[in-house]
Amino acid sequence: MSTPNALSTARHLSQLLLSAADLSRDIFAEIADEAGVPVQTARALCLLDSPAPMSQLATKFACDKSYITPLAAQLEALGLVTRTPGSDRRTKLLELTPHGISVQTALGNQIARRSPVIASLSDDERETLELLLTKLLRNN
Amino acid sequence: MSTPNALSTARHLSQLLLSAADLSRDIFAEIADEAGVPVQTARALCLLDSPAPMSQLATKFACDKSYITPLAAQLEALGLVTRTPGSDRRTKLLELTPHGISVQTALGNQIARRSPVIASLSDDERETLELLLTKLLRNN
DNA sequence: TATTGTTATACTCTATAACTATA
DNA sequence: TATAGTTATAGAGTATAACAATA
Repeated sequence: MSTPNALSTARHLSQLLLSAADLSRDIFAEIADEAGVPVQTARALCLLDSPAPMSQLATKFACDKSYITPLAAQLEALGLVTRTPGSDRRTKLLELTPHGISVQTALGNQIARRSPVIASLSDDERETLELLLTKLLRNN
Repeated sequence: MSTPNALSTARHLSQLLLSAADLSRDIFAEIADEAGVPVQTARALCLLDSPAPMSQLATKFACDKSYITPLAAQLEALGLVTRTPGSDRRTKLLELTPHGISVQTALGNQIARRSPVIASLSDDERETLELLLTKLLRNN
């Protein structure tokens, strides 16, 4: 591919990629908002594999442990999880409350229905997209 | 698509989308860094259609005009643009210096070579990806 | 000594509001 | 009155470093 053409292709396709990621994030934010849960807290709730120590959430979130502390506090303040010491008493176990379970389920249902990858593409198209994105990500 | 399956598909594919967008951003940041230009400043430099008033850059950047002021100051401080009053004296025209032109060109060349959409996909694959992302974005 | 979680602090990206100078 | 750019300030998301309790 010649350079000027490659540049405009790179721009256009990269922009589409960023827009699609933004749309995905926006829809999630909308769903979280409707559920009355701050976005990052909703994200944590969706990732939580109850019961689990906070460190596991940091791993899934791919963030520093210091970021989990306020998120867990928020989850607790909303009555979505309890924070109890584990058998290794350095850890704290996050465990969904009944309310937490129902909100987690409700979020899951909305995502399954409204996520743009679900709402706008057929099974075949999803499969093709997965292949292409995987390839894109493979070389680094 | 059944709900539990749709949920895990949505998660997986959304995650791939976010990762691909992140990779695209990371490569750009790497290229900007190698050029010795702060990322957002490099982004502005790439978008600048010299000479143009600052408001045009705000439009291309899709950001508020207040964000452009420090970006333009940075571009000027690095000797990449000059800021001169336009014929409408409320405006300031950003114009690339010779150094600005050469850095802009160098960035363009690197992007054309290393952007993941260029480096990892064939022409056909790019075309398919463009189709899928466009479809994904169309319904909102 | 290494690990879990906490706290304080700071950095990046970006917006809002109020302002100045033109138009 | 409306527009271009500036300034001050604030908020979201996240990290680093130092620390306490426990292993």
